Amino acid sequence: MSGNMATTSGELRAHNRVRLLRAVHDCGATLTRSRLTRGLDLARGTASVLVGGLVEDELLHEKPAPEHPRGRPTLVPGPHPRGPLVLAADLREDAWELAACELGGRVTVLAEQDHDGTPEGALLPLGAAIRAQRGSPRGRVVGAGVAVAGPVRAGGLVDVPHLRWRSVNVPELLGLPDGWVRVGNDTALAGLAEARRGLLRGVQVALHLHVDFDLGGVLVVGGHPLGGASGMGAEFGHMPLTGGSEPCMCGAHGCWALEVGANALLRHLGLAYGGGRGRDQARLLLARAAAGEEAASAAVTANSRALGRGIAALVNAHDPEVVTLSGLAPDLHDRAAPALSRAFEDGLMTIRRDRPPRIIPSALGRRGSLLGAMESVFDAFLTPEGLATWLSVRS
Amino acid sequence: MSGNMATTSGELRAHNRVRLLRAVHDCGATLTRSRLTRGLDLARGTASVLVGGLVEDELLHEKPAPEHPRGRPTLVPGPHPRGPLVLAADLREDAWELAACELGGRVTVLAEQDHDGTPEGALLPLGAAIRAQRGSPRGRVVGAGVAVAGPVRAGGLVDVPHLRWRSVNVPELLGLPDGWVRVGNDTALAGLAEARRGLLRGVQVALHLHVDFDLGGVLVVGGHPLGGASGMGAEFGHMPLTGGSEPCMCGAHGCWALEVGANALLRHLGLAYGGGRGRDQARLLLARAAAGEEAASAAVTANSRALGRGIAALVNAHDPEVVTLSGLAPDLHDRAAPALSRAFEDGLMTIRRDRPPRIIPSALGRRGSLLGAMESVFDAFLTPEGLATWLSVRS
DNA sequence: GTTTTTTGTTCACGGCTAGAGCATAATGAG
DNA sequence: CTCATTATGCTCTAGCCGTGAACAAAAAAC
Repeated sequence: MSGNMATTSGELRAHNRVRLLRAVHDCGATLTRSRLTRGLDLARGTASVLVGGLVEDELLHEKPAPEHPRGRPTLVPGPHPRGPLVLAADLREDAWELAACELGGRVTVLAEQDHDGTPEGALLPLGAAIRAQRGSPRGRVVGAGVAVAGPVRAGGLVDVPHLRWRSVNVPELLGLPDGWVRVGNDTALAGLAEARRGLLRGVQVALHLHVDFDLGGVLVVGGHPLGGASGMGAEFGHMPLTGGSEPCMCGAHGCWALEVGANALLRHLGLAYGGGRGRDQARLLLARAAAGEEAASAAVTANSRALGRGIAALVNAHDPEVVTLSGLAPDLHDRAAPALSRAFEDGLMTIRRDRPPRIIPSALGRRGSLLGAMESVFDAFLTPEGLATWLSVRS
Repeated sequence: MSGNMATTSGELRAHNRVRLLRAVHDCGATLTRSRLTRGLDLARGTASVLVGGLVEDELLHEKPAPEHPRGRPTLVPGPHPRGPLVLAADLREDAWELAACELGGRVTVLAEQDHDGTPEGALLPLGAAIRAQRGSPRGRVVGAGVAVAGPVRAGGLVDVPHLRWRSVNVPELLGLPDGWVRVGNDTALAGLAEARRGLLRGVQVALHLHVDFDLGGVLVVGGHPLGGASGMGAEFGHMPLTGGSEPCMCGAHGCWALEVGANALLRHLGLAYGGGRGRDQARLLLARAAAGEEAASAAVTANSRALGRGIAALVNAHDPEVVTLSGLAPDLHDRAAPALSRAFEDGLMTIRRDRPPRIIPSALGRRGSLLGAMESVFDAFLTPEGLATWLSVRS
C-alpha cells in the first residue's frame, strides 16, 4: 500500500520529487525527460524545476538521448555519478554474493564467496565486505539489503530450519545497525523483484513460488509481497496441501515443502539430504531424469505433481492472475509438465477452470533475490523521509 | 490500496476534503472538529475552510458537542440531513435484509424478507426494494452494496455452489447498473467491516473466517480484504488443509470447507444437508452438544478440530496478528475450545509458537456483511472522484 | 464580574503547479 | 545551404492552497 500522503505544499513538492525519481528508477533510467513529463502528467515547467533540483542535489544526472525523432533533443535523466548507491547481498545456503546498485537498477557485482553454512562462517565475512564498501565512496551508500533463505522476524532475527539457524541476529553478526541493513526473505524479495522488473509488472494479484532446497511462496499484491520484505508471511510451503502427515523440520506436519524441492528429490531416492548440501546433486538428478533414467524421472514426476496440486490449492484460495516460478521450479515445470498440469487442473475449483492463471518461469532467474534486496532498500530511500536524510547528510 | 496521489494544488484540496470526510465516517461522527483538526494535523484555519466547504456542499452538518471541558465550545461534524445515503443489502441463503446508511455508519433497516433460494426469487424482490429507495430522497442515494454468499467475478457474476447458482448476473437481475450496485462476497465484506469498525481496526495483517453453511476466509491487509470486495480471493475454505480427499461441490477435492460449518455438522450425523436449508437444525445441534449429548458433541468436536488445524496452516503461511471468527465459528470456539486449541497448536510451525495470534470472535456478529457492503460503497464514494460526481449531480 | 482557556475566523505570506510565451535545437523539404 | 517545421527546455505570471499569527468568541473556573 503505497499510502502516499500530502497535506501541505511542501509535502506536495516532496511527493512529486519522489514520483519522478521512482519513475526514473522503475524504467531503468531509459525514459527521456519529455516522456517522463507526459507520463507523470506534469507541466513542462514543473518538470524543469523538479529535475533541476534533483540534479543540484546530486540525485540525478542528465545524459543526451541516443535517438530522437524530431524537434529539440531531450535528455535522459539517470543516476548521478556521485549519487546514491545501494548494497545488495544474496545469502544462499552455501555461498553469498554482494553487489552495488545505482538508481535505475544497474548492478555491479563486488564479491562472491562460499561459506560453511554456520551463522558466523557466513555472516562475518559478508559483514566485513559490506562495512568496507559502506564508507568508501564518501556518503554515497544509503543502505544495504540482504536476502536470506528463511523467515525474518522483526529486528532481523532469522530462522533457517534446514541449516539449524535459530533466531540468528543477522544485523548484529554483520556488525551493522538494524534499519540501515534490511534483512528479507529470499522468496519474498524475489517476488518483489519480479513485480518491479520481471513478469509481474502491472499485475495486481500474483503468486510467486521459489523452489530451492525448500519451497517458499508469497502473494504479490499491487507490487508488494505480502508480509513486507521480511517475509514472515512467505511460508506457503508449510501448509499441508498434499495430504501427507509426516513431521517437518519446521515443527508442523504434512507440509507441502516436504514434497517439493531439492530435499524432496533426494529424499524420494533415499539419498542423504539437508544441511544445505546437495544442490549440485539435485541438478544432476534433474539431468538424469531428462536422460530418461526411471528412478530419477519418478522422483521428478512426484515433485511436479505435488507442486501442481499445491498451486491449485493456492489458486483456489487467492485467485491470482499469474503464477511465477523461480529456483528449481522452472526445471520441474519443464521436465514433467504433464504431471504438473494434470495435478494443477484436478485441484482447481470449477469456477477457476474457465480461466486458470498462467504458470510461467520467472524472468529474472537466480538474480531475483538480489534484485529484490536492492528494491527493498530503494523502496525505503525513494520516500520523502529517505530523501530528506540524503539531503541532511550532504549539507 | 489507498494509493492517494496529489500532484496539483487542486488535488491537494480534494485529498484533504476526503481525509476529513473519511475521518468523520470512520469515527462514527463522534469526534469534535477540534479533535479532527489535531488528528489530521491540519491548521485551524485550514480545517475551518474545509469544513465550511463540505457543509456548503451538503456533505457535512455540524451539531453542538454534548460536552466540552473548557474554552469555546466546539462542534461535531456529522452527516448532513440532505447528505449522501448508501444502500446496503445482505443476501443470505434463505433471506435478505436491506438498510440505508448515512455518513458515519448509522444504519436504518428498511426491509427484511425470506426467499426461496432461487436467483429470481431472491433478487427480483430485492431489486424492486432497492429501486424504490433509489430515487425517493432526491439524489441522495449514491450507491448500493450487496453481500452474497459466494465468489463474485468481474461484472457481478456470482456462483453459490450449494444453492446451485452458476454465473448468476446479480446486477442484471436486480435491474440496476453494474458499478452503481457493488456486489461482494459476504466473508470478504465481513472482514472489511471488521477492519473498519470491529476488532481489526489498526491491525496490519489479519485473518477473518466466516463459518455458515460453508466456510469462507479472507486475509485483511492494511484495512483491505484481499481480492477486493468481490472476494474471488476469499476462498480459503477450498484448500485441502485437513488431509481429506472427498470430492467437494466446488469441483476440487478434500476441501477444508467439507469439514467445517453447518453442512459438515449435519453430514457428520448422517442428516440431510445442502440447499441452504438447515441453519436452525445446525443451531439446534450446537445446543444439544452444549447439553451434553454425545453424538452432537462428537460432531462439534470434529468440526472444531478441523477448524483449528486449518487455522494453523493459514497462520503458518500468512503470519497474521489476529484471527477473527464470525458466523458459527464463535460457537465452535466456545463449545469445543480445547479441541480447537490443541489442533491449532499442533499445526503451528515452531517459530510461530512463541507468539501465536489470538483467535477471537468478531465484534459485529451477524451484522458484519451488511456493514461491509456499506463500507465498500463508501470506499468508492469517499474519493476525489466520488465526491466530484456528488457535486456535479447537485449543481 | 473577571480571568483563563480553548476554539473559530480572518488574512497576509510563502510555496507550489499550470500554462502561456519565448528560446533552442534538431529534422526535413526545397 | 536555407528555411519552415516540430518538439522540447526555460522563464515568468497567475491562481490556488495550507500555515500561522492576530483577533474574536464563548464557555468554565475563580
